[in-house]
Amino acid sequence: MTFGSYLRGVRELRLGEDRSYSLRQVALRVGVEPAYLSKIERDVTPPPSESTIRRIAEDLGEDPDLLLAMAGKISSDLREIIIRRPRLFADLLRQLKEVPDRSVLRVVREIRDGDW
Amino acid sequence: MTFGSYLRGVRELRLGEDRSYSLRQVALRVGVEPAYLSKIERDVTPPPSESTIRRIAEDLGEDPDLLLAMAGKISSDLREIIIRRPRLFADLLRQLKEVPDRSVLRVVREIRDGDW
DNA sequence: CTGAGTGTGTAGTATGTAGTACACACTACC
DNA sequence: GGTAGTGTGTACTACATACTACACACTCAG
Repeated sequence: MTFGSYLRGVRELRLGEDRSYSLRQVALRVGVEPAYLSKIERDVTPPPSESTIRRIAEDLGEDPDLLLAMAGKISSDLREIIIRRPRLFADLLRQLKEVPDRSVLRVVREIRDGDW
Repeated sequence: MTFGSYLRGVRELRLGEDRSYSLRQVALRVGVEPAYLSKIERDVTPPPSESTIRRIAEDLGEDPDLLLAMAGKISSDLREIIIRRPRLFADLLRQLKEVPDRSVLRVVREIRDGDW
């Protein structure tokens, strides 16, 4: 599933229940040219910038991190977190690379609830 | 401390003990034009690409992740790790944003030693 | 049958990225 | 006092990113 086709799918789903999710109207709200959004949805053009992706995500009620990931991008706030302590988070992420979701989630919960 | 000035500092340190760490010779080994490396070290030009940064790091015996971070970049392997499970790692990183190093390190150790 | 709304094709632009190529001035050796 | 090696200024290039602008063809409601 590419970025564009996923976007198109979601938008058409919304369009099924709400006429205001036409390509043109979404483009208008998001603040890009309809032709551009059209090309994005058909994967004719590479995904747009982070800020445009965020505006699209908001309009369609989608998760920005997920959409950014599909676009091969990483949220700039995450980038900053890593860049501030690169050795620490580089090790952490490489360590967690193959660790199953449930185990990572346990870590997340422990940190949230625990006495760190 | 900027990327360029840090680089210059490290190289001049090496140069103190080893004549082969002149700008020109490093540039030659790394595979870029001396004029380009000069501009990089004086922060006249933005930091080079990830692969060039890696080659510089290797030549100077520096940590690539650190140098990449100074350049405002994230190692592509880390990017991939996040992009494969964006929701999971986005949550984790934001959760760990303010957590002190020692606590994060404890997590790293637990994962490495533990029964995940 | 028209006109409002739909998606799309083509062309063009501005800015950023990632460098090369060559010439210049300086220093230090022998 | 040439020449080997040093760092740097200027100019230029190729490609990617992130779009705009406009025209076109189609559909469907009144």
